[in-house]
Amino acid sequence: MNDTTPSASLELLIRGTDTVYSAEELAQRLGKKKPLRVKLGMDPTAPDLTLGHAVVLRKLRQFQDCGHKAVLIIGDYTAMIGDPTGRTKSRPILTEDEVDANAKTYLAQAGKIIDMDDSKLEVRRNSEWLRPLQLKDILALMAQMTVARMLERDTFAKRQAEGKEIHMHELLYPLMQAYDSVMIESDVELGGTDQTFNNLCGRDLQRNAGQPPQIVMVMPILVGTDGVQKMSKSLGNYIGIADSPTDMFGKTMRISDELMSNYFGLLTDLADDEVATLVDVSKSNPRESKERLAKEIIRQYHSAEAADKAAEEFSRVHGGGGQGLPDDIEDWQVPADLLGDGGATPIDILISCGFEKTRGGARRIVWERGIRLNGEVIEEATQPIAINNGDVLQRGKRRFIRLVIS
RNA sequence: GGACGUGUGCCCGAGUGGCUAAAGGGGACGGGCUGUAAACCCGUUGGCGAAAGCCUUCGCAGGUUCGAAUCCUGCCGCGUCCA
Repeated sequence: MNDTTPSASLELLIRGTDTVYSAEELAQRLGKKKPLRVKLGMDPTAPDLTLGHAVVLRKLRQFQDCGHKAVLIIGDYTAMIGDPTGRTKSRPILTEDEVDANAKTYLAQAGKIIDMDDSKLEVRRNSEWLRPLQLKDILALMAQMTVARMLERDTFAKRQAEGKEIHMHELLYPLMQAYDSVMIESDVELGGTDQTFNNLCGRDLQRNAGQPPQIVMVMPILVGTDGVQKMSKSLGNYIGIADSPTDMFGKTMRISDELMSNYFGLLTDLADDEVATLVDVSKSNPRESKERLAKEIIRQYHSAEAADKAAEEFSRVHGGGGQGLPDDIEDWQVPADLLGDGGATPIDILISCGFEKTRGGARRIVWERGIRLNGEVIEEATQPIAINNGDVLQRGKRRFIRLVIS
């Protein structure tokens, strides 16, 4: 355990948060010099974590570094309901197998950020206590909340206003999550701002259960690479914690300039004044700042070397007109029966290698001059072309594949 | 349970009998410009086909009609109000 004073850690721990309910309570509880139990719940609804999750996980790590205990809740049971937060439709219900598989990769990926040592981390699955609940237990839970309070929640209110459906089981979600807090006796719960309501429910249930209510700390939501919506895998606007350095670099370079300070602040340890300089156009070159950002991110999930390498590769492939090739190009074994006397038609090749799903799409992309073979634009979709072992096929600006003929 | 609405392509949304593979917008994809940013410009965006053209699509199933996303019947989903 670090010997940081409570007030020093208070300042550190509050930094970057959106809101703390409440900072006074946090200060008070830190003052007891007893390691706090810091809860973070994650629903294993998709197999990969994104930098959006990283924002909260980084905060959790800070708590660990200050000597507190992280309690990671794998919401394997709640995932079967699906958090209605931010959803305009109900989520599909996941099977237990899917949840299990996702939980596994989640944990592995979270390990890149948080300290996985047993003394610093407790991992629990909420099926442990949610599964055995009887109807009478559930009713007792429900009795602690009113319909009005539940419906005033932004996501439900919004759906109501839009005439979208709300299923009854979704109303139970906040209660289940709150019940987790009771069961693990959390001192602090972390989450994104969109989890505020859910997390605050935990305080109510804990109070009713005679426990001191947890302090709720919510982090800002990380905007996705599209610059509009919350970063999420399902929206496709994400940078994954498990992404390769190349992907991380490319995706980071593609975010808009406006997003930079947000990303710097939530995803890196750079000091505020340094960030201020980096995002100030009069003091820094935006492209270079973004490169810095990309490197800082990659350094955390891979290594400094990988970050440098990715930067070098990026400028080689995309800089100055974009002539170079990426370091790692996936091999594609050309099926023998694809090759006729004069080679194969671009359409067949594009379908076979997976660049296009339909023949019409393949025809189209060639017409749009989006396909190159060894850097040369392919003009005709239906004329067979000669291909050789080692040729590089390119779709658009960033999809490459190496043809292997054996 | 009843009344009234509503269901269109990835999303939103026009469209009330032929000129509709279906306006428009968004998104996505490709190209141009650039810093793989933003903004902007051009193109593409159901399937098969070299093309002509053919096939499939407007909740589902039937029906009317030379012809239906558009009319009729039944069913299903959703919503609002009533109970």
